[in-house]
Amino acid sequence: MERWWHDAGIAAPRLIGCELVRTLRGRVRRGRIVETEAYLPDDPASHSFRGLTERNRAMFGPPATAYVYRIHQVLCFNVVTGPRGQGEAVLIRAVQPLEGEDLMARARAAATQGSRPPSGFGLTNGPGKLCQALSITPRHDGQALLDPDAAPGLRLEIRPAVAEIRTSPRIGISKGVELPLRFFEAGNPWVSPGRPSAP
DNA sequence: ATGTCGATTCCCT
DNA sequence: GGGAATCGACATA
Repeated sequence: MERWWHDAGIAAPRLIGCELVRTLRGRVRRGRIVETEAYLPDDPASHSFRGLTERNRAMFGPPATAYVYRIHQVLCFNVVTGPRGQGEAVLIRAVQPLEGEDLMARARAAATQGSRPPSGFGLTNGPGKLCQALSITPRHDGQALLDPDAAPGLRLEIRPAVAEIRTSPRIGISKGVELPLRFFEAGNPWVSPGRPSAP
C-alpha cells in the first residue's frame, strides 16, 4: 500500500485517472475517474464525524475498500483511505466510460424507469449515476478494491497521476462548505455539472 | 417511537 | 436555477 492512501486529501486527487472496473456475467464495464471529493477525520461534513454507526461501518475499515451508502433513493460509492479506523474516504463523483458503455446505458435506463433513457455525459457524470451505470450495490460495501480476485467483480486499477487537476468546494453539503476538497480533471466533459472550474 | 435531514437526481420555469 | 420526490439512517423536540 503506497503512502498516498494514508490521507484522503492526497488520495482524492491521486485517484483521478484511476479506473473502476466492473465485471458482471463475464462482461466488463470500465470507467476512468475524473472527479472526487475527500472526507477527512474530524470533518463535520463526513459521515464519520459522529463516530461509528451501522451505516458508516465500512468507512472505518482498511484502506482501498469500498464504502457504499444510500442517499435519496440512490447509492454513492467511496474508496476508504487512511489507516484503518480513521473514518476517511474519497467519494467518487464522476467517471468517463472507457469500455462497456452500452451496458452502462442499459443499467442506467433500468434504474431510472419512468424517465427518458439517460445518454451522453449524463450516463456517469454524478455520484449516483455512476453507481447505476456500474451496477454497484450495497453488497459492495466493505469489499476490497485492489484484490484481482474480488468476488463481487468490482476492482480499482491504479494509473499514473493526472497533471491537470482543479479544486473547488465540495458539492451538496451544509457543513465544512468552504474547504477545497473537491478535485476534478481540467476540461474533462464527464465532470459533473453544477460548479465553475477554478484555474 | 417519531421527526429531521440529506456526500442526489430529475423535471420544470 | 429552483424545487419536489421520497425513505432510511440517525438523533431525540
